[in-house]
Amino acid sequence: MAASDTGQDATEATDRKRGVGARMVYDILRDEILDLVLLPGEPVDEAGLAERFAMSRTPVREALVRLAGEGLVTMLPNRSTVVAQIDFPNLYAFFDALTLMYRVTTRLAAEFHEAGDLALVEGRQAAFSKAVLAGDTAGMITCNRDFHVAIAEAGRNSYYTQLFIRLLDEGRRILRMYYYPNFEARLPHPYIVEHEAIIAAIRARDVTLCDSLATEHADKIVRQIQDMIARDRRQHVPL
Amino acid sequence: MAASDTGQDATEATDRKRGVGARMVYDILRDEILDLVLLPGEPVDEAGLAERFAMSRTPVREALVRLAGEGLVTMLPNRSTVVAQIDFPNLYAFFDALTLMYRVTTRLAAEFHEAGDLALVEGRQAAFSKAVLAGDTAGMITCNRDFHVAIAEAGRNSYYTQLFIRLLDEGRRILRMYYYPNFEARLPHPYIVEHEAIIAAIRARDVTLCDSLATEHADKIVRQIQDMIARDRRQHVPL
DNA sequence: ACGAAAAATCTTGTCGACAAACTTAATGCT
DNA sequence: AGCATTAAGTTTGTCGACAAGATTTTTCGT
Repeated sequence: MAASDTGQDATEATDRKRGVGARMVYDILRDEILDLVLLPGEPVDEAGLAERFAMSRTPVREALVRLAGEGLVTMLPNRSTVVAQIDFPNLYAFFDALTLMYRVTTRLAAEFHEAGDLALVEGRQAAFSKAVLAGDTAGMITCNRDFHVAIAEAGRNSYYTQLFIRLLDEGRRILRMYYYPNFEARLPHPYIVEHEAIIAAIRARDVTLCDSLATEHADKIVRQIQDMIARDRRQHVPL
Repeated sequence: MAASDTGQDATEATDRKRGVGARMVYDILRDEILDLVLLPGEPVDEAGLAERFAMSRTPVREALVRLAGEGLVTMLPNRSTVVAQIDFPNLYAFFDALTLMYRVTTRLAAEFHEAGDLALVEGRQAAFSKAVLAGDTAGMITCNRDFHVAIAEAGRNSYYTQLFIRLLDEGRRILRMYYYPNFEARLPHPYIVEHEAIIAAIRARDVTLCDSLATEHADKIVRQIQDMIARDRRQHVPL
């Protein structure tokens, strides 16, 4: 009976707890946007989502407002809401900010990490390694994110952490767009080694080393993304 | 007849245009929070605001959700919404991020400013000078903010600009809290000189000079805030 | 048949109402 | 009287409905 519905993810138990609706829609939509299930520019219909999640438009709208606040959707006044475009013309700004946040958060982690922080970081690193060895591309992207977020949180500066999270998630969208078609099994392994080096430098509280390791790490990732984009452009625009 | 109402700012013309309600509440509440008209921890009642602005609770709620997304209010689930507290224990993180954004935005402005950008910056500087000479403390705070935001926009990195705006506005709250009681007419003038030096360095595209000037400027402001807090603490907590 | 005006349709923004969860006041028990 | 329990009163979260604005389709004139 419950298996009869046609793939919608509206909870079968229609009575949700109060105050969970908006958060649920927010989380799911966020994931779908970052995983490119919802493509940039795609319209997001409030009534459709309301029906899909079996709730009123009010909590759906609240979720959209929050997503708009984070720049993940664009609400056109009196017109539709659309998934935010990836700002390719300004990718340089993205790479610049991403690199700086890699550096700053790693430095601060070396300075301010406390007992227990490194255990969490190492847990994230273990998950990342597992995803790499399993060849799980999507898992690699999110585990890498979680690894660096754990480092940022050890640095205890929420301003940096929040911006970093936003940048890493935006990067998730970009990677999702290019990584699947050009998968190379050889690539990920260096990241594992670099992550281990970063952990060691943080533990040694070596700020200078953390800075240079993070800079290298960031530059490598930026170069990889740029290569993927360039390769993709060569494929699509032969000229 | 219109003058009879008791100081409420609900528009007398009750028919607003569609789609303006939420934005209006958002702007006004934001200003009131940053100007400490609404004090940190103060509860924000949806029904009360709805009555005050002569509209339904729906647009009010949308404004509150957006403010919560920026961290200006805290929505306690199923309980009241309160104005966000100033995170005094982590002021160090605030100063660190503020200083870095001063540096980074000024550097990027030197690198990437285009024709017309400096005119806007100089306009903001003129407004700042005027506020200083008039002894208008509140105007100084906002004009200083606008000056540095114009520089950040000339740097053309919206990630930095957005974080910087958030930090400058959070600083506005802190300054509002301490600046009025300890006003000193002597203090502001050095800022005008420093601003002029920064403009010149940006125009000369001297990145290194911009970095050092911005660092000095930021350190001075940070020290000023710390002094004000320390002085205030001495007054209030005599030990 | 082509283009412009008008009508129909769709989507959003706002509203008033209701019920759940929390807060406060009142009641009862030891 | 003091504390736990219950009842009343707020305040929020969600709902269905309606109207303004935009989009699409239809109609009409040349």
